[in-house]
Amino acid sequence: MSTEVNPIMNNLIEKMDIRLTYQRKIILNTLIENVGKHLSANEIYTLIKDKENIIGMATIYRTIDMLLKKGVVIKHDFGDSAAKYEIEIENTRNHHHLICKKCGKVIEASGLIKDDFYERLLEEKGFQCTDYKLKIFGYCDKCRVSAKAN
Amino acid sequence: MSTEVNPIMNNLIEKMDIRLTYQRKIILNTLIENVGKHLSANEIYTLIKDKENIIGMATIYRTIDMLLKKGVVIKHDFGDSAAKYEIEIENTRNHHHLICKKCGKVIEASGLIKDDFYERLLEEKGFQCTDYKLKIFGYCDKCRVSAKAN
DNA sequence: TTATGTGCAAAATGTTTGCTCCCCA
DNA sequence: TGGGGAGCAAACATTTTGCACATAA
Repeated sequence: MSTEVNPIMNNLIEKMDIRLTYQRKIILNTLIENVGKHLSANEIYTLIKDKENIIGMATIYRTIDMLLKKGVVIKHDFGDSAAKYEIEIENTRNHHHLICKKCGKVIEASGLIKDDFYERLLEEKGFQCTDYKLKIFGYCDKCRVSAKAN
Repeated sequence: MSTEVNPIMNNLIEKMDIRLTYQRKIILNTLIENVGKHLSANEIYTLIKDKENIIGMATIYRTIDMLLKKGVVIKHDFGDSAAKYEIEIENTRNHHHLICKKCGKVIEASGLIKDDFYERLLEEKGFQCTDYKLKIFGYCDKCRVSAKAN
């Protein structure tokens, strides 16, 4: 049942030190069940509604906002209007995204950034990096053959 | 005067093969005068209005859309609601952005990606990269001292 | 001349906010 | 039981669209 407090969630909640409401449990569970996926606020809303639980859209935005500030959720902006959210457990962190300009598919990748880049940023720019996002645009395997930007 | 067709613009227009209207000239000129800056549609609108030329917001969006498809303009999504646009002359291409989570400042950087990454993507993933964006979040020099994510 | 571009206003979309009532701690 | 949280609807901001008119080629 969707409000069961599993170990992963327990862990998160402890870390965050927040008031645990029915709605937050459902939202967290939905995000956990979809680790690695990129969900829009509306997709989260629909997933929850499909389990016969209805919660307000505003609650979703407010909860996600809080989760973002707690660093539990990551926000993505791919080209398509609505922002996408993804829970960050262990190291879904700092992965990269290959975005196909033809079919829109998003593929994961990693290890493309120079290893010393945290240090270099701090030394050269005085910038303390906490997090980064690398989005790579181009054509996926399937689309490559027929592809030509319009 | 803002609709003068300078060499840079001439070059762009030839490349694009489009119908050259008064509005497109102004928009292109505004973008050229602001190379390296990140302008929202509304900022472009205001800049043009300030020169005593009024053109429709819809025209700005439609023109930018076209310029995006022609590869003349880049679109950025930093955290703040409105998308930002920037003309791409020579190599404003593939630079990186350091985004301060405290004051919102955007600093440019480059050279943080492994040199062979185009080749690796193609070999390992069958993905043909045409373009990429690296956004790095953290704290700038000034904000670093007092910074602590809230 | 005529296909294409423009302006305007209206609509669509995504997100935020005010306020009242509710419920976790 | 008190203060933070939820729901609802309205507000907001940004972007898109339909249609009549204007204009570059």
